[in-house]
Amino acid sequence: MANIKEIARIAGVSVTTVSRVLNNHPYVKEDKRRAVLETVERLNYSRNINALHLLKGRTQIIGVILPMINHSYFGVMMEGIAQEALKSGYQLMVSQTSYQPEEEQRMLEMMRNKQIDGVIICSRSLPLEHLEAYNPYGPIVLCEEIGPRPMSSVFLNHYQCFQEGIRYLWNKGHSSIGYSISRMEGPSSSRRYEAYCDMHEELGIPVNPSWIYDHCLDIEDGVLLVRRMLEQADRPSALIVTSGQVAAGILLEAGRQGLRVPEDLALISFDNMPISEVLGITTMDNGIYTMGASAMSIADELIRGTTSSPMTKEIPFQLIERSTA
Amino acid sequence: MANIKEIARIAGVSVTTVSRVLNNHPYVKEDKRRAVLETVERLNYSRNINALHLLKGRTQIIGVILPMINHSYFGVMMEGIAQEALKSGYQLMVSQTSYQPEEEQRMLEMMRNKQIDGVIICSRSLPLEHLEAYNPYGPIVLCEEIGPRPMSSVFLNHYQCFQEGIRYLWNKGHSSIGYSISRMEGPSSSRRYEAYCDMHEELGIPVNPSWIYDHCLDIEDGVLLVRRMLEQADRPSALIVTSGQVAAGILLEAGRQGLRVPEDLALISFDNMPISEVLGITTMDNGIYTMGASAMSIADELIRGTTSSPMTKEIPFQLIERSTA
DNA sequence: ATAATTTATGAAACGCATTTCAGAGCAAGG
DNA sequence: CCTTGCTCTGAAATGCGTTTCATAAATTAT
Repeated sequence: MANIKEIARIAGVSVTTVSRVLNNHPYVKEDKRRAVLETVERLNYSRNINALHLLKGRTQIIGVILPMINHSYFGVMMEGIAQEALKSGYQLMVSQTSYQPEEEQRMLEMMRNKQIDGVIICSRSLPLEHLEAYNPYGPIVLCEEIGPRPMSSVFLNHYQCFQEGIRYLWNKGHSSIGYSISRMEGPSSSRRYEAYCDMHEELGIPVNPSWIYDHCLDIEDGVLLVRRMLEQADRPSALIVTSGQVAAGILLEAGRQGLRVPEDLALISFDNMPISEVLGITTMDNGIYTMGASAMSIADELIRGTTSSPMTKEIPFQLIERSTA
Repeated sequence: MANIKEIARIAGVSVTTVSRVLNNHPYVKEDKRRAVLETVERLNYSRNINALHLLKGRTQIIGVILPMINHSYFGVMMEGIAQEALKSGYQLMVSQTSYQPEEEQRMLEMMRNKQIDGVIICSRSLPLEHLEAYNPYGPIVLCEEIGPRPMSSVFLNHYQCFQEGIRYLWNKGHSSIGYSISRMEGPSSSRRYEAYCDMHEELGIPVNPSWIYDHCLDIEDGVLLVRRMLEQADRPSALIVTSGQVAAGILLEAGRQGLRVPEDLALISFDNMPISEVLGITTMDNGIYTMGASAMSIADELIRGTTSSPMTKEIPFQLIERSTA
């Protein structure tokens, strides 16, 4: 209710002095300082942060664009972002876009409007050129490999990651290898497909498109994958799957259907979630949490102006051998 | 870069006129309107929303307090909140508190600071009295039953819900019934315990505290629950579990350990997630999504001033019979 | 033709806190 | 004693868009 002017009036000082007290500036006589503090207390004053935002042109808010909040992949990433945001004193504004370009755009406009200081894009549907247009208004950090574009990005080398996964399965004696994708990782799924094809060529085994299972996001999708697979005459003997959740679903349904893992079906999952550990799922740890945290910390650096040019960070991956492959 | 003053200068009109054009007010001659629009376009003008926030004292932002983002329970709730926020034109500011009171407090302070128009508390650790102190600054909507306190809430009748679950299992012939809790639903877990005890008394069966499994949030916890349970000499024949995720974990591990469901272990899960459907898990649909959506819509109503007194909404639940109990 | 509206436009106030600038008072250094 | 340098304080400018109020011009009603 009360504003700084009223505090000044009642405490018998100028607004400048009040401001100084509130911001711990030096050069305020002890008695005035006390008078101000007391009035602030008495009137239960709280500063209107919007005035500050207007004045500074900054808000200490980062916008996060993601298609769906309730999904382990983005959940973990978000967790990383949130943790880092907390550390560096930012608030997060999330926009669940469902891949609607207008929603993504809206968040970018918020940056132009100075409502947020930067944007982290976990997954998008707007074209990169379009995003670039917003470069002047604040840092945009993408969670994907974007090549030589003037935006920052944190990414995983999906190609290599996949390559290594396939090689591992091959070395274990598998030559019919399938994989699941979630589709959401749009740009990266093509990189995976490349890796899949290239490796198959290198190893001299034919590619089988019906072993690529789309729309696999969660446990239930793993369950459904197994059911789909069992209807196929020709089945893969090993799978690389999108997430620990999907792997758990597969494991569950495989058990019900009498498929032994890894004997009848080998599995590598693509993130290192607690489930994977508990269930002993062989995993390619792709550090999504780190990815989120890095994205946030890059955004922070760019906003604070420590660095001005776009930054790029590759997140390392690591195969964790357990017992499903 | 450019502000409304500059637009006015260049277009040769007053700032008032520019504002009118921008807000589609009537009474602006067509030629001036065009001049303004053209200048806006040419200078790539975008209005500074912070000025508006300051002026209006409102931001169209709702703060969401939740302990962890990456958890199906809160994920679903958040999804409901987000969906409704989208509809009614709010942005969401999320704070992942990890149950740290300071973090919860920080968000409340943001409301006092006029940075957010209201707060939705999915789960909290601050005491209710403490929250009440923030009542004057905007609506606080809690996702739990709070009794006759002057705050809004959306809640589930955990007592009845649990009661019904136990009765169902009893009718199926079970007299050794256990349950899992996530602990996070702090206030509600005591209601459940009451229901558990009361029902046991009513049915004349003894309560067994070692059949209450704590810290069950996700698949892995379901897996671990089964392992814990198998170490017990005296085991429950039926379980009511916190979520579809946990149920899936139990199902998975039960299968591995040779426990048949529902013959050796009956299961009722406590939310109706896709997994539950795919896996045929008997479920008490507790409408968490609806809970989130309702919380948001109540917040909206209170902010818009449609209603001024606190609102309360009980979310209905419904038992969905499938094949695990 | 005169009164009553409606249309059109701009100046100024408002919301609020920070910061720059200028000036006054006082102590230390030469 | 005078200068230099702090310490302390407040007026005014700043950031920016909306809205109220006043005024003028153009219509419509009587």
